[in-house]
Amino acid sequence: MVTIKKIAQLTKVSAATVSNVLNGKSGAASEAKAREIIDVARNLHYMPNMLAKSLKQQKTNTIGIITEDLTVFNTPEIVDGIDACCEENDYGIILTNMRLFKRYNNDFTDTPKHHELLDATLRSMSAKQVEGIVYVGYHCREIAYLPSRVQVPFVYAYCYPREGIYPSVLYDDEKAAFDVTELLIQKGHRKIGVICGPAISYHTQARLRGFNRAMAKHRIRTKPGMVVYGDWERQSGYNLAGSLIDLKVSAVFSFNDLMASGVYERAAEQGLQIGKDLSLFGFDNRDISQGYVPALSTVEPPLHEIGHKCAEIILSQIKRRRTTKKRLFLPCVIHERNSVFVTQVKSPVSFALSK
Amino acid sequence: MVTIKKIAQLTKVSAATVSNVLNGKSGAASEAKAREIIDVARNLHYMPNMLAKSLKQQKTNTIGIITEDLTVFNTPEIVDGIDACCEENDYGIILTNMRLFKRYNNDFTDTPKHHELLDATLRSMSAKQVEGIVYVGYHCREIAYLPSRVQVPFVYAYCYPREGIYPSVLYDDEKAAFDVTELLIQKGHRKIGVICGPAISYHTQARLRGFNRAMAKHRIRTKPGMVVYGDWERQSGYNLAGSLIDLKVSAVFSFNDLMASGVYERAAEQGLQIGKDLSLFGFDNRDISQGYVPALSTVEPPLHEIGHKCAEIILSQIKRRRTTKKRLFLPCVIHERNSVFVTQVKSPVSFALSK
DNA sequence: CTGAAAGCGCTAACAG
DNA sequence: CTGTTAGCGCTTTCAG
Repeated sequence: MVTIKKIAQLTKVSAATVSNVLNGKSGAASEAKAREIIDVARNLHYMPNMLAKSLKQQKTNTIGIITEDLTVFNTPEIVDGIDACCEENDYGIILTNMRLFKRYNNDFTDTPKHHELLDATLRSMSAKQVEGIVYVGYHCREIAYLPSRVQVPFVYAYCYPREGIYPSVLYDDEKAAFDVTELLIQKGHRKIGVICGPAISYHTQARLRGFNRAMAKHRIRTKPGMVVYGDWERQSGYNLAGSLIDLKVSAVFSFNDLMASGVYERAAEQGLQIGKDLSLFGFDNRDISQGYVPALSTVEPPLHEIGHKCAEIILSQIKRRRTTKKRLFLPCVIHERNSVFVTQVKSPVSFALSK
Repeated sequence: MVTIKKIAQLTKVSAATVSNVLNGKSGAASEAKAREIIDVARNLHYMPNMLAKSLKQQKTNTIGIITEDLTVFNTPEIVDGIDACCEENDYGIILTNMRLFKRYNNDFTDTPKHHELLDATLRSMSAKQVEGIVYVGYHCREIAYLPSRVQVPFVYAYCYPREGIYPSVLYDDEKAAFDVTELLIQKGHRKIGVICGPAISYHTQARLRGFNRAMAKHRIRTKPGMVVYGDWERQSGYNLAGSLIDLKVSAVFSFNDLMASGVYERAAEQGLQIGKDLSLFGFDNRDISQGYVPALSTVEPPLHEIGHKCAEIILSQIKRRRTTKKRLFLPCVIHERNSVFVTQVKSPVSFALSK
């Protein structure tokens, strides 16, 4: 390994001078000496040792990312956003993937084991002197346990702690659902079925609020049975679509794309064409969504932006510009595709009212 | 920040003794002193500074991961595999995502820009004293440029350099295609259409070899036009399916799931039911594949295993157990689902021969 | 303009 | 059993 010292020997100057020259301190050496030093360094492929530099400067230019599970579909894009922002600011990343899914078979909700794992990860990251930490959830929910004593900026992506502790960046489920619902209403739909996730889910609750708000705004009543609860899986979409179809809904808003895929199947079986006899909206913008026939309309969560924003928050806290503890809600993008059609407005009066 | 020194002061011993005790060196201090030191350390939440430790020991227990693009579907699972192996061996990870897709709009093939980017990344990782590097490609191909002077173990995941330079871990495209083809043959299919990716693609070539080998083994001839070339995108699957259907194939082997989704659409339009009138096989096991109706049969590449294996190779090279430069091919998993049906064997003789 | 000295936090060798 | 010393590679006064 070629060090600053060796270069100092070869150029017959002190290590300090080499350091100064290599760091571009003007006037650290005579023009000629500086040139010589730089040349020798280049020829020997000198490479500063960041460990030493960081140790001395008490600054690592590194932040930590803790992912609950990197293999869950939304996580990589969030990490990508964090990474992008870090790169822009000349920061590096240390990654730890807790692999919660694989480890606990998705059967974990704030278990002690999880807490322990998190604490160990946090300790290890502190030891590596990260200047901040982003915690990336695999689905949006309140995280009950708090990291014990982190002394660096900490921010949650795609999940959140109880109010006022640490900042978090989420997306606006409610507004997205409101907008989708209103879009369906504007297309003439009145009998809109909703396939939610589990009732306890944050996503379910927020989206349902948005749905109800839109329906209320347009003075449309939902009949009993038109809002049903699945488990996010395809099969439940298939099962629940049956009852909605029986109720003669003209549109279905499925709270994720996976369950929407079940609706396609059920509709086909019952002789209904999506995009012609039945409008369908999903959520997530999974890569499945464009492949269906007809293409599934859906909502794209701003994952990259969430990551980017988290990194921005961390970096600005590091620079002590200011510190926030707020929850931030980023807007989703709605993709209208061929699974949605315009239907006759049954009651022009109510439609007029809604305008 | 509480350091070893502070603890030494408080317990009235030397820093060395604290270090020894905290590192479990037996007999470093009297029972009582040791206990006291440990207690004080715990109470003050002492946390060793890994920078200092690594600097001293000339060992970071860290490897670097360079991803071409973390948001491409196969990459996270590979990273997950690397991470898993590292965790087992008490190693940490520094991640750099080159974001090739977003940066160059997928219009890059070993451009100088890419090379520069890689070199910068490599330098930065060396500076951080990583002990090894895994380079994760976003699709399998030969990487033309080589990292200039890496002095740590280096291994390619899901792509490879020219023979004999660095080791790489891939999956066995050829065998997978062979197995799929043979499976279709065993189901009675004789007229099998193939939708390849671009002809220059490594995947296309390897899978085609497997297909041809299986067909040859069973003495089945492919008619002209039954092997066609798409561009991996859905639309090309749709387009090409038309000509294959015209040729009255009873099965289609699409070299990825995305193009297979186009086949679903085309088949439906032409009144053919997948899994009943037309067998269909994809490749990749994308999450789309289970959602189609009927579910798409497909090939699952061993992504997690690729990552894990890469890390194993790196770590064993670090421990100097041995060094390899070979390409390693891991087996895929074939998922047979309802998109495949048994058809009448037109010529029992040739089938008997094939047994 | 240049360099000596000190020290970041930790460990390892060796002396008492 | 315990402490002293030296030093990992780098930066940063500060004195010449």
